[in-house]
Amino acid sequence: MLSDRQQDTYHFIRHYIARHGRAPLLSEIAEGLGIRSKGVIHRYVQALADAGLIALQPGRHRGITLTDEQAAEPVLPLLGRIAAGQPIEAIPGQDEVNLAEFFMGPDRFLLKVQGDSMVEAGILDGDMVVIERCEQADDGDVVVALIDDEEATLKRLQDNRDGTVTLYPANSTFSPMRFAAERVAIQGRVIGQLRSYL
Amino acid sequence: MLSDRQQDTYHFIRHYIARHGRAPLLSEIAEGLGIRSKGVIHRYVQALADAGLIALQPGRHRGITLTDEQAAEPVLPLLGRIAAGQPIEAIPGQDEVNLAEFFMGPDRFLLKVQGDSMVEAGILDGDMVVIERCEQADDGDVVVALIDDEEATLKRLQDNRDGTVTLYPANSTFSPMRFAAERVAIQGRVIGQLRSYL
DNA sequence: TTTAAACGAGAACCTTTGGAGAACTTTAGA
DNA sequence: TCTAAAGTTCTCCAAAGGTTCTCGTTTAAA
Repeated sequence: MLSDRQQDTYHFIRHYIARHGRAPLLSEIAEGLGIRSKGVIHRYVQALADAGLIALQPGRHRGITLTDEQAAEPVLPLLGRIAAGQPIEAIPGQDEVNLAEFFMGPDRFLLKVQGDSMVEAGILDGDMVVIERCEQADDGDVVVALIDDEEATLKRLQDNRDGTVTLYPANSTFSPMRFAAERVAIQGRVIGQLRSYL
Repeated sequence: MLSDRQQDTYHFIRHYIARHGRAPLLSEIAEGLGIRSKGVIHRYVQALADAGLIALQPGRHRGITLTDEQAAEPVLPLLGRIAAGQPIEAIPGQDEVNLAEFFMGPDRFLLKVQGDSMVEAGILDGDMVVIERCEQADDGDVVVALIDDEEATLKRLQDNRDGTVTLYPANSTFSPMRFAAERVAIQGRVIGQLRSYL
């Protein structure tokens, strides 16, 4: 059975790890609880370890680990397909999506999109796009292109096979732009996209 | 468990590789962390290799490679903002996105969208939307609504405050639909969205 | 009133962490 | 091939953090 301050300590540690991705220092716990003495904190932490709630790596800085730490797999259930006018229909053979498998991979990174040049392709201002680094891309791919080594832009690529490429925006108020191929350096292509509505 | 500076080193390496497509030099890491001694960096890099986070090709210049263990942590580097006509601009204070934090949460699930009724809101046929289960939603939220307990649909909600609600599609070829409030059961609201271009 | 448990302060001690820099070996590029 | 640049290994040091104490105060129950 934990005393009040032991519980406070435990909660503080859990919150800290959730927030920072690493364990707190004893002095940080002390500050968080409004205590001046790290020796006191050590006593509480030791009690938590004795109770089996945490594990300690003696001597180590930030050497606290949570024991009930279930490897939180980034998996969301996939309930099915939604189409206007029909009930939600299950998708046979697929009932969950692993976000890591969905998006992670070597040489990938995110960019936050600013502007409306790709709205008609469903890429809105503020969206994040997942880019996979590459120097080549196929016709029709959406790519990050560097023009004259100074301007970066997100456009749909078309190779005209005459030494020029055309970058198509997906917005009818903007015009496609045609460049000599050597002026355009492809930095990667869009392989995914995410948006938050919060 | 990594020490603070080991973590800094790891993040710097990941970020560098994402940005430059090749591993950094020890001296570049040193400069990035504000350290003068490359011997110190070597010690940190060795610790990361021992922890299995990176692999080293001894002696080689830029001989650091990331291990696939990164797939366990669904974190992608966020390089910055891309706006047509401007170089990629770093976003101060944010240099990576944790997909789990971004999307995971209690009572959330995915639906695969079929149809074009929300294209003008950037929700395309085939996209996945992250739904958070709830019975109430605010005006303007995109919700999963169940009509007469049989039809499911994804629409933007408006409460008319007269006992009826209107469900707005985001597609000018479709019409808004007005229902008695009791015919419409909200099942959840869209809080995120993902798309794969592969 | 006595007693024990919970709480807190702080000192002394030792280990870990973080950093500088020299000397060396290896790699890569002209 | 030759050399500058990069990686490796080492010693030394300082600062910060964890550990272990002693001591005092408060609170509640016996």
